[in-house]
Amino acid sequence: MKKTLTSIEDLLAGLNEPQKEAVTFISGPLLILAGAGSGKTRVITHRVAYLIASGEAPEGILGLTFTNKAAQEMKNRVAHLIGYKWHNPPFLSTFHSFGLWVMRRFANMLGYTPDFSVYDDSDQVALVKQILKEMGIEDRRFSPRPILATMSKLRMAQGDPGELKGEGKWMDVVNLIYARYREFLRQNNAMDFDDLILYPLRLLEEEPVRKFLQGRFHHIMVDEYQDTNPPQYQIVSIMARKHRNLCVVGDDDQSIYSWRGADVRNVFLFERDFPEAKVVKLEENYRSTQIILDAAWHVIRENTLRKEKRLFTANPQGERITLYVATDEKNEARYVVSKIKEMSKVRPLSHFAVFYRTNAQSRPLEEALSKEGIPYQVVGGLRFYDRKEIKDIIAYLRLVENPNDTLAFRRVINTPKRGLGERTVERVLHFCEQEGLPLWEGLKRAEVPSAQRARLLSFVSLLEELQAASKEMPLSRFVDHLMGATGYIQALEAEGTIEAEARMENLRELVNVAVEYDHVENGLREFIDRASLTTSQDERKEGLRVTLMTLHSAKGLEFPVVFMVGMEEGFLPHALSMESLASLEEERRLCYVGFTRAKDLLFLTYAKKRLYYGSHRTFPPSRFLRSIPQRLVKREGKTPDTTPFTQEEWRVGEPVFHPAFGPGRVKALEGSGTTLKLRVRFDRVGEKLLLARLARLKKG
DNA sequence: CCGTTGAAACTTTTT
DNA sequence: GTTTCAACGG
Repeated sequence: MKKTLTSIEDLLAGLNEPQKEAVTFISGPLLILAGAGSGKTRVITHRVAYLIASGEAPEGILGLTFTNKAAQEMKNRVAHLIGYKWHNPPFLSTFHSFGLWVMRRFANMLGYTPDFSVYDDSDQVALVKQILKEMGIEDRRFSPRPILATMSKLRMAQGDPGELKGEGKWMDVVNLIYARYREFLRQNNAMDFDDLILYPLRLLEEEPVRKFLQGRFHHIMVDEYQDTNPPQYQIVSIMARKHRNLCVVGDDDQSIYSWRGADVRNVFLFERDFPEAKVVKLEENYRSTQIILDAAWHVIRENTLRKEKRLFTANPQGERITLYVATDEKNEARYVVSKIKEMSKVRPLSHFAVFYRTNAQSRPLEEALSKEGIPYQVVGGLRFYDRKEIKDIIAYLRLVENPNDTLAFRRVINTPKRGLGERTVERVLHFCEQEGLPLWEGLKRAEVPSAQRARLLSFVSLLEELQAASKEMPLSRFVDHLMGATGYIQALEAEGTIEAEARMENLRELVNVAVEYDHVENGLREFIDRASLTTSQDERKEGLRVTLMTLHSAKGLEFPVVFMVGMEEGFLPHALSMESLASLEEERRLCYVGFTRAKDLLFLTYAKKRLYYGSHRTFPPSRFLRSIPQRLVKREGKTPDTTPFTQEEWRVGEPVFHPAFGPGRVKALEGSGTTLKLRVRFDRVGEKLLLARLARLKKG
């Protein structure tokens, strides 16, 4: 094993000083404040490799990332660094996958069986809809998504109480739904995403589980720490209590998930719980040009709720940022596409990304791209596993695995059509409820008309046959068999439409994925779990195509050329985020995240009018544009544009403060083009000529 | 029980 | 402009 390891010197070569510090500080708590593009992933992967090279057992290392894809990439990079295939790899995953792993092992301690189902987002919506119907609530104010959002938020914030605390009639109803929701999950041996965080946390209070986890993981690392929520923090902090080797990496300027319960104050919690923690700041940016970094800084500096810091780079100044004012959303899309087309002569398509605030904004871009025949991928649209046909087959699999899953049962009982409608389903489930019987028995014994009874019985024998088959053949063959045995494929074939053809193609793809689990222990379960926990982020493919995605999805990525469209009030910042300072500042961070994804070129666009809810409406240019100094921007296009950029960010006579030179006053502005120099007279050291971007000056 | 039809609601961001 | 859902007739 030793000779295949990369030497420690090799691991540290090419890292700057703070990076080296972060990589080599492996004993004790560590907080890494990593600015955008400061080589964070590099530090994390090198740190894992360094730990292993220093003799730590790989399986004792836990790394928690934001997406499965990020985890996978880390695995690959670490393996590459170490140049060694281990059979006890480090545990690199998302919080939810980790929580699932814990729960599969200890489910029985909370009254679940290990074959429990995991309800993903669309399952949750379906369930709440069903509960609303059950309870006879028709009031439009009670729609599933806001209810789920409230339940999740309060539950996370209040430490998983039996009843949610909150004021008002709305909350009372939410609590009624909440009670039924939780009861339903239990009865169905199912957990939702929040359970995968909160249940492991609860189990960590139990001695055996805590001992097991603390004993297993000697080193814990958390990526994107600014986007973790309090229970997530609790989990890692309890696990790390024994060895105290907890390393968290984050950037408060990139915190964009507070609406999901993420709390930047976790940084303070960390400092409170681990007062001996070492703090390393990574402030050198290796990604972007100076101009992009300058613009980004001018946008983010206006936030009041942040720690002042400024990234620096040795990269070239680069091109100015391009602003294009479009007549409408179609014109905007055409502009973006024409630019991509032009630049694609000298760059591969994989260099281009287009960011927007809301998913709905992708449409005009998609249309323009297809019109020009440019390949693209939309990240964050409909997941593969959310397609109807895939969900149907997965529901069958889930029912085979967990016969108590009535949500899955409802989905498949009449797909394809078997003459078993709403009425019959209700009778069966009601019967089960009254007699306290498992679904299985209810199907056989419920009182229904004789025609339905025969159909129910044949459905039961179908399931029984499937259960037997699942144990006899490799997973991919079983999935294939299931699609035929249930009549699903035949029904699709009978349709004979192009759409049905596409669905069948997707199902073939599903079988291909199943092949990966053919010789895996508990392959069926792993396969189903993957369907629940895979996100559209994870489905990002490498290849020669343009990438389209929301700003949220863009976090953690980088592209040589970035377009940010829809730079309008109401979109960025979003209309629903303009109420409070806190949410407005989050929108600003979103803008900052977008800018700092760009390596070479950044294009900003907005439209004079935009199709919205079916009619054209006009929105003013985004206030964030105003924060960018004029000199960093180049305008393109014929449309008259009155975007009010900042003329100069520094005014003559303005008082400033420099960390080294102390207080002073701007005497003159010098420099030409995009380079701005400040002549400043300092009280203590006299006159200095400073590059504005490197001055690290504070106003006031 | 099933498919069609027309109106009404609908868009923030996602593990 | 698109998706969802209730109502109705076969």
